[in-house]
Amino acid sequence: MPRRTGSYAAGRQRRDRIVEVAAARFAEDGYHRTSLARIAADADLTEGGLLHHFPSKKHLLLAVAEHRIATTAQWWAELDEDASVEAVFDRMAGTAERFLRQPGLIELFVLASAEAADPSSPAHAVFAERYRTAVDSLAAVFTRCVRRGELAAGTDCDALARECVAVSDGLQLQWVLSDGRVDLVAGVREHARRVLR
Amino acid sequence: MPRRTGSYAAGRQRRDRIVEVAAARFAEDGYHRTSLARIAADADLTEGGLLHHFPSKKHLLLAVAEHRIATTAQWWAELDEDASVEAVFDRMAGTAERFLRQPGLIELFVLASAEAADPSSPAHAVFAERYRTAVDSLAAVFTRCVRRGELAAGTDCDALARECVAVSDGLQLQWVLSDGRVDLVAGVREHARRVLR
DNA sequence: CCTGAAAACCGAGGGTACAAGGTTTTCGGA
DNA sequence: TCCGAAAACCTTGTACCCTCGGTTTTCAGG
Repeated sequence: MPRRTGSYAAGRQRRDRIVEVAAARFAEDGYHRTSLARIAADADLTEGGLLHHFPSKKHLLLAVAEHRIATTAQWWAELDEDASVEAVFDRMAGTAERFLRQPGLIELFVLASAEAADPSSPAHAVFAERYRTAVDSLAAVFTRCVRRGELAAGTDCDALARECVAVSDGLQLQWVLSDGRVDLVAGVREHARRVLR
Repeated sequence: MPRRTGSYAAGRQRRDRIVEVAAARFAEDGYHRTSLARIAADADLTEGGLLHHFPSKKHLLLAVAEHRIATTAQWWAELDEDASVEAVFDRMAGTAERFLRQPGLIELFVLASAEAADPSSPAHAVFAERYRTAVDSLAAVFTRCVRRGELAAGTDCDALARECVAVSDGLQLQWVLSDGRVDLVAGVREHARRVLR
């Protein structure tokens, strides 16, 4: 009988270690100024060995970004199915606050998103899927809010959901470009206030 | 007498040519899949010669991006000082439409913005300045609209301006990630409608 | 029309991301 | 326990970005 495919314990452990040190280095020195050799050294293996687990530097960036995506998704999953609009927008502002607690990751995420723009990038499919589900589930929440009369009847919930995501992403970009001077949380809150009028 | 500094006619001509062929190649094959050697060949000079005019590939990306920024800025400058809110938001939708006429440049611009996130990037200062002036001038337009009663009194015009820019950038990101499926213009229009209520 | 300083350009070399192939280690099944 | 297939890992080689000289060309001032 041929052995079924699957990774080994040592491999999984190593991969976690690599993502950990890569995230730290990326956030500290920046993506482009961090060499694979350095990350490999930090994780106690060769450049070639590193590339066995992550076929390219972009794959590694994607892995780090996915970590943040997963954490954020989990934080949103805690939200009640029938939460009020206020609660939803509160969570949006809360998400922004959480981002600000790891400032280095914001720049990293902006870069990862942009790299994902290239259709041939390994990140493209992942990000496309992530955005689709995020917008869809947020739209579903808004739809329930409309039914309960918390949002005006006739609201285009899909468009609103996309707009909220766009505001979050766009403000994060402005945040990094302004060296952190733009108030991310206030911007999100202001947008929520506008929607709720 | 020492000669005053300044570029030569041949140099300016060559630089324009380089930006031209680089923009075409970047939009066609993508930034990362385009080599400096290829661009140099297209512009009839060596890789080393190319790097004399643009010290790094990022500088070249920045130059291409600046070309779009300048074109957009000029298009906005045509707008009347005391244009109505409707006219302003029309111009926003129009800007999105213009972007869609050069789809390859959208992906390129998303990437350039992300690269500018790195404070040590040559693009950082340029983009920071550009965003600052764009937001400021848009906020000034909104302020006049408030005075004329076209926008509700007490509107935070700075925040609104930043939000509009964020929506535009965020939707462009979603556009590339969705392979052009997200309707950029409709999204901008929907946001405008929401603001005007 | 010279002159010379700066701009324009070239060529060699280094560092990094990555591809290809070979070697060692893991670990389920006999 | 031992076998062997797959995972884990390393070594070598390549393409590309970019640095650093040196060389050629431009073009204002005398």
